[in-house]
Amino acid sequence: MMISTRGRYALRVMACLARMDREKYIPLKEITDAEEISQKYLEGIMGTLSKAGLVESAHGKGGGYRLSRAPEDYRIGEILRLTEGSLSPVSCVEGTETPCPNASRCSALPVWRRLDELINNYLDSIYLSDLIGDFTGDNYVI
Amino acid sequence: MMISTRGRYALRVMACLARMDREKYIPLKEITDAEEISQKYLEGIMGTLSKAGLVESAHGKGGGYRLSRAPEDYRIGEILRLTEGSLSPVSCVEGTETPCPNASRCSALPVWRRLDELINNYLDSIYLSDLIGDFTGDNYVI
DNA sequence: TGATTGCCTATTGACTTGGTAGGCTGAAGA
DNA sequence: TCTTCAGCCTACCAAGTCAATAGGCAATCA
Repeated sequence: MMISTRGRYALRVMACLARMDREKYIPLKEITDAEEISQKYLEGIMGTLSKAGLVESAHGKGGGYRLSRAPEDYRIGEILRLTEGSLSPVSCVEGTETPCPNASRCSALPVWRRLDELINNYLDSIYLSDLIGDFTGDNYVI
Repeated sequence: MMISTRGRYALRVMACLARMDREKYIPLKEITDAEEISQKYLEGIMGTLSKAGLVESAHGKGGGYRLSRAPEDYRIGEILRLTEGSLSPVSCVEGTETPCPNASRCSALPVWRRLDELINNYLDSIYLSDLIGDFTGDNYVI
């Protein structure tokens, strides 16, 4: 498995924010109540989204989170790569990793690279707005 | 990450066997010496491959493993699914799992399903024989 | 009978995952 | 100014997975 609850929770929150008033800051409690996600756990994920600028946050009373762009402007690949760390199917093609010493004579490497491309291109072809079309309100889960 | 060393080791062994005399049984020790893989660890993986009929084994002196089909007849998706258990990118689309109670109102499910298809179709389009074309002898690693 | 080789079960240490706990900081409003 | 709300930060925890190891049994051949 490649995409854990971390990435899926991120997607849920982003979709949830996309369906709400995008001017207002939405407190996390409101989201976790509706989505039945652990608030404390989600706080960590929101930190990642916030630091990367995918959401804007406001401290204190009346604070919370809101999207920083329109839902059409988020590729879900971007959200997932950020929160999962990587979407690479094998460690060999993870950008962060020190390159495998056998890379030059590995006949499987092209296979992994192509698979990596396939996955990322596909997830980059889907936008946050694509996930909120058919569902509204609490009739919605990821 | 979706494909661990377990699946990659399996691929290496299969490719190794494909490059050797396919009539003879090759003892595991010979393979692990050449490929620098832990013999004991590989034994467990071979058990999986053997039980599923992907390789034939012979006990005792002069025993070992050999492919049960031609290298052109193994899809690498088959080898990886078997040894990894599943190639599903998310648990939601794992066949074994009890279906998610929210499946009917999950707008992301079609995305996961399509991604799952993409991955499996791609890996099923590549054959074991494709991995042994350009490399011979010890000039070969996966 | 002894050497070889596959097979089976259990155990280990490192790491990841999902979640919890507690406290600090910053902002709005009474 | 004080309280309350809400984000943020660090640490911790239990369960599970991964890669590997250990030891011994069973089958086969010379």
